[in-house]
Amino acid sequence: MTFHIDMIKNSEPTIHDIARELEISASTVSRALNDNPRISLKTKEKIKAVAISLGYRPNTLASNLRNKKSNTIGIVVPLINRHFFSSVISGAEDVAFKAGYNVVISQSNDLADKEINIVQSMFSNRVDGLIISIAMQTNTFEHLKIFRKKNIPLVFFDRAVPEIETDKIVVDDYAGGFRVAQHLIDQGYQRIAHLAGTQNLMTYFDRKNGYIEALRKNHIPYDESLVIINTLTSNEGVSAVQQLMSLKNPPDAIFCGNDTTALSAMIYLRDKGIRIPQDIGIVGFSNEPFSKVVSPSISTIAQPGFQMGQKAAELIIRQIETKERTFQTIVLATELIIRESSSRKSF
Amino acid sequence: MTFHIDMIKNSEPTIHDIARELEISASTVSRALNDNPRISLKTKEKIKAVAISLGYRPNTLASNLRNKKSNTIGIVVPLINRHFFSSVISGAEDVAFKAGYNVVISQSNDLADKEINIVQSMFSNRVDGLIISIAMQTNTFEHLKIFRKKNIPLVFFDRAVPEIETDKIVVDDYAGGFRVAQHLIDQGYQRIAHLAGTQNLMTYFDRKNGYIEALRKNHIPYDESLVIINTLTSNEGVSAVQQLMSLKNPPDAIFCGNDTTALSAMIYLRDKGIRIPQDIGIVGFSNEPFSKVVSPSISTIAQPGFQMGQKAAELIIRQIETKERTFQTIVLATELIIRESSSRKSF
DNA sequence: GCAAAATGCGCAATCGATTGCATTTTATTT
DNA sequence: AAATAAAATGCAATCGATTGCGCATTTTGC
Repeated sequence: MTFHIDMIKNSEPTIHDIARELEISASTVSRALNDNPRISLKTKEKIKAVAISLGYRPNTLASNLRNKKSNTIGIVVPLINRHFFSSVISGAEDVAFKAGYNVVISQSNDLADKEINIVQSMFSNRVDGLIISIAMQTNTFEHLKIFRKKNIPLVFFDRAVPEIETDKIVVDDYAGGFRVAQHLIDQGYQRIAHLAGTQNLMTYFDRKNGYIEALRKNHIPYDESLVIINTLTSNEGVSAVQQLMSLKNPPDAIFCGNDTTALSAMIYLRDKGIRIPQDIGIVGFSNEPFSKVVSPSISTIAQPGFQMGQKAAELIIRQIETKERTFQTIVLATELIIRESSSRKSF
Repeated sequence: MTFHIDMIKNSEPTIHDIARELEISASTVSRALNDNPRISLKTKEKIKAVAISLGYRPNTLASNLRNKKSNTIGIVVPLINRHFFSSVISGAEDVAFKAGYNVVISQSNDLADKEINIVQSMFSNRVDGLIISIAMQTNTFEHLKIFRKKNIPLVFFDRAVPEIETDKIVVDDYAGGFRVAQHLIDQGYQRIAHLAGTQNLMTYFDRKNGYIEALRKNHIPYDESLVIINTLTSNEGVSAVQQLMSLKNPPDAIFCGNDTTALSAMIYLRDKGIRIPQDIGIVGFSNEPFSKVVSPSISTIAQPGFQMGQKAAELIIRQIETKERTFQTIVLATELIIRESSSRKSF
């Protein structure tokens, strides 16, 4: 019984196999495949032909190990199936791919433990850089500081960590919050509640402060009982509204920290026979696709997710490909999109 | 001028550094860190302590190279920011992560070239398995057949390739299409149009055939001019409807191949003063989040995305961890969700 | 026509972790 | 205490690609 060579070793062909076939050295093969000028055109052509005929595909693991570079960018988001985040991913993936990088995506589910786990795993996989929007729950940052310590490129988007100095790309949440509140005031609403996210995240912190500032500017007293802080899930939107409506002096408008809670609040109120925007005005945040098409459509703040992702990828690639470390914080403008849920004056 | 050791080599600590510190061999360190029973408890503890003090993190590249295993599962979807696909990713990521696998996600943007590029890159990165829903445009499958040839685990979800034998997890699109059409007939619609996706994809092919079969069963003649095939983008939804409505005998209902086109069609018709569902009934497919909250809400077919992702991950892990190759095709049931856009009888 | 320069290629070490086999150390038995 | 068994650890090759250095061979210059 005889075996053909191909049957004995069923593993992938390597540069050594190509070298053996042509009776040359593996170094030459490696150089040829990388278009090194030290190899003659004739040899290169022969080598490439054999590579194709053997179905050779380079083992990037070996290459990465040797080069101490993985050509991979890690992206960590709280939740993949949030339109804003998946848009950011799309944008980043787009730029990274064109620049020759692979992208590894993971979601933290807004859990600190999972985030730490993911980030460490990406580190072990030697990603060339990490783009991250931190989880709501995260309140220690050692797993991220290590990237700075080891000088591994790191870029925050949307949810950044103030105490870590690196490139950041965020939206102007303060202005966003301000504009929402001002808009509601302009529409004649008087008691404006705010459903805020966890305050350890600058995004939610800033939105709230923008809101407070708008009240102040308009000489509306700030009432703490009108501000509820939670993690902004659909269910929490409902319970927050329940709490607000049971106040002796309930609000006539609610600035919700995101569109998800805006929607759940709206549905709850509608079921209670409360009219929107006539009885209560609602504004969300993030411009999720559904906010445009629900009835009534939800006023909200648009964040340029795709663009943010593109920019984040550009920044990380700059960090990767230059040694220079002059960090910048890019603040993207937001846009207030006025829709039905807060347009009382048209009634 | 003297340098401290730490300053000379600023690279990551390796098992050799740990070994040197303790004056033992790297083999022992490797075994200790992997809890090999051949190493005494005492030594293990010493080694682990040093590992921590040095901030050691294993280099998975090296490990993967040696083990010919990357502990990574690749996932390729047409578009990340489609709720259905991101749900599948979520589900798969969930299962994979718990089983100790990393997940690499990429999107093909429904382009064949990009898909080929991605898949080859994942192959070069030696993913342990590939979960994929193919791009609309893809019509050659060599880049996927190679996985089967080389016996690398491969699982299709939703959009599978009939000619490649491997695990597949799909929904019953035929039944889905049938049910939609039957429902529209039950609601008294007579001329039911169908906006179909590219027919090289079984999903869209089956949906159309289910629709045709329902017509046949109900003795409704099949009119080809009522079936429009395109790539189901928002814009194409509009132009398809324009085309349909300009027929001498326009339809009174449209079964749209996805929710995106259902929505754009609906908005177009509404702007033309056509009432839904009274004048025209609309049904979509996929149960995107917005379909529930738009007005009128869109009847659609729910596909269990998260569950599909979980199942896909289970299948790929089974392939990875067992040599056995008995493939199965899992067909998940779909659910017809009847909402306002097709509920003519309630008016 | 011959030294000098340029060209083409190979040797062997390297990246960091793993593992079969060998060797040393410790424990047990007689 | 010697002999044997058992336990603990080390040696060296391996995974596949890359690259500094060096050796031939060819080309160029005068």
